[in-house]
Amino acid sequence: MLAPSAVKASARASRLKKSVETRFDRRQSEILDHATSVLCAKGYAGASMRDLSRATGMSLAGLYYYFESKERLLYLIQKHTFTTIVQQLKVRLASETDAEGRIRIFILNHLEYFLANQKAMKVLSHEDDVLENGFGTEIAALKRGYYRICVSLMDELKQEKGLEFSSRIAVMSLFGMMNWIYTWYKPRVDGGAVDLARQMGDTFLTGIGSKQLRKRSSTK
Amino acid sequence: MLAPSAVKASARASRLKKSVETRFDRRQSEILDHATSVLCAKGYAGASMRDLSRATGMSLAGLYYYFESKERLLYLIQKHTFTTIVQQLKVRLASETDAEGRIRIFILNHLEYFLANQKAMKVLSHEDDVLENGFGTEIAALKRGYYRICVSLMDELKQEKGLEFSSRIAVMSLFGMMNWIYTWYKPRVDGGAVDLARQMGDTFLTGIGSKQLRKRSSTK
DNA sequence: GTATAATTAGAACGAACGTTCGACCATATG
DNA sequence: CATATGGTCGAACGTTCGTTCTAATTATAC
Repeated sequence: MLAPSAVKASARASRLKKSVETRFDRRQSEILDHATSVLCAKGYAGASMRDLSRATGMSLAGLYYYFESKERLLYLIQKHTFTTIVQQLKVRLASETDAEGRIRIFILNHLEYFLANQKAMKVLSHEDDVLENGFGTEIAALKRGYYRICVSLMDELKQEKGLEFSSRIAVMSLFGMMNWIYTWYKPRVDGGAVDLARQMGDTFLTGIGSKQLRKRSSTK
Repeated sequence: MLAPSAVKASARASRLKKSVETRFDRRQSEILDHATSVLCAKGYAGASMRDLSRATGMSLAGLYYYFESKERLLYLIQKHTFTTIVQQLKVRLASETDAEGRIRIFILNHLEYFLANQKAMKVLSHEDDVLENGFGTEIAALKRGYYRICVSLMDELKQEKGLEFSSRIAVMSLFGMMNWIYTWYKPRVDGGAVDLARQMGDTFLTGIGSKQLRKRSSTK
């Protein structure tokens, strides 16, 4: 009878009948998709559960069958988005060893995912610090992991090319460049992810690359 | 008896007794300062008038003596912030003719103001599209004007150095770099505006500067 | 086909929202 | 001192908020 999502989740995990993707999961994903649009448009605090209810076509009470709270709904969106982008990045990074090439892969992966999932990425970027306690720290950890990957790529580059600059500020600048996109990007005007990634990659890497530690020392 | 801020404003404007800065203006500014902190911390939609009342030490009803609505309060913060930064920029730009120098001034001005008024600038950046109709279009116009200044600086640079790149994307990338600061900046760790401006200026200008239209053509 | 569980919806909860009203202080001018 | 005006407040308005209860409906298994 009463089966909120927490109870539900463990029940499904222990049973695992025929398909891993249960009806529950499918419906939940659909709802999350619609919810993402609304949260993107109105912001987390500005969007009401009634707004989400309306957008998904599900009753207000029905939503609480799938999500135990509004906060958990945002958490699920953010977690899924972060997990997916990191996972996709790791696959792509595995096939490249050159430091500059790896940073270009990072940029391309970020921008491609960003443009392909603009609404979710805006919700991720814009509602960065609204989750509290447990939810908040978990998402913050995912974010830190993602940032750390980028920092280590930057360190690789510095070592490989004998450069000297603050990895932290470089990474933050790069993320700023890329994440700010959600405030201005227009598909018709600004081209696709590949072009954008090349342009931002050129600008960033050439700029960063000029900070030689000492004159000419290509290999260690 | 009944004297909401709209009526008040015109009354003060027509009288202009001894000091231009009336008690009303002073108190209103104080409230706006406190309100900025709250809006920065909780977001526009997430902050209630009761939160602002608590932070300013003024009663809920008292707030409405100074601001006819919550929306207008945000509008006043954004308008003041934008106006001030643009005005300060114009003064500084007047004393420099070199294209690269002017862009460096733009960056420095933006970052200095940003770091000196972090909360207001976060409210400006983060609550970019929450104002509607009249309020919204006026702030949007101020923003467009500010952006256009930067675009024209970029065009100057392109012409002066014979470069070829998209001014729009360059400007947006630069703003992303700078505005993203509010998500990561820690005074103790990341230094002051001058250092940051030099670092970002170097990165950006060197990166952008590599996009020669053709080899060597310094002047028109 | 009936029992059992998964899914949905209507109606309501108390709390908090933005805003308003009318009555109070404070201050300064006559 | 009287009186007008600028400033402030407590209390309440009607609405909407996130959430929950209970009952009805639908899918699944025997």
